[in-house]
Amino acid sequence: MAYWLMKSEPESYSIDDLARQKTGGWDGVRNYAARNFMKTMKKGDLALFYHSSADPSGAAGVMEIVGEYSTDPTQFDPKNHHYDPRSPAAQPRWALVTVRFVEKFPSFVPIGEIKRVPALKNMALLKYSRLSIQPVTPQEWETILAMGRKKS
DNA sequence: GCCAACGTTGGC
DNA sequence: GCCAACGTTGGC
Repeated sequence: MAYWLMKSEPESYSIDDLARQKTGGWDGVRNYAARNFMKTMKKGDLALFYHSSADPSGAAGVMEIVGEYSTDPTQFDPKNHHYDPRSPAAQPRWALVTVRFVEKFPSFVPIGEIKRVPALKNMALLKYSRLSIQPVTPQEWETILAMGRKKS
């Protein structure tokens, strides 16, 4: 089983939105590196729900991959913000995975704290700040979960 | 709002 | 295939 970190701007889709919906398609990914990581995701993998461009940004909780790589319909919808007129219908460029809400951290883990922890200094989050979907090592996973679950 | 990092596009 | 110009992400 693998661990991931997936970013969303809470203004458009937050962990509370996912908590309400229970499951949702992680659509709108328009970056090849991020897409390729999604392609390798398996049912049962776990992911951190990361709030980006937020105040503050950080890890908000956990979700589970419950549906593997499939076509993202928003790429074909001209009214959608993520419409991609260059994506051929026969070979769609973009895909999504389906995620299920698992938990919202009692203690939100802001990026400022992540940066302060030596065990997390090699996180992809800090090295490749613009990558919206990225792998997380088991050690990093345990560390972040411990931070998120501690009572404030 | 600024700006660094970096992905994408398009001319050659 | 190179690379300059441009656009986007995302922290601050």
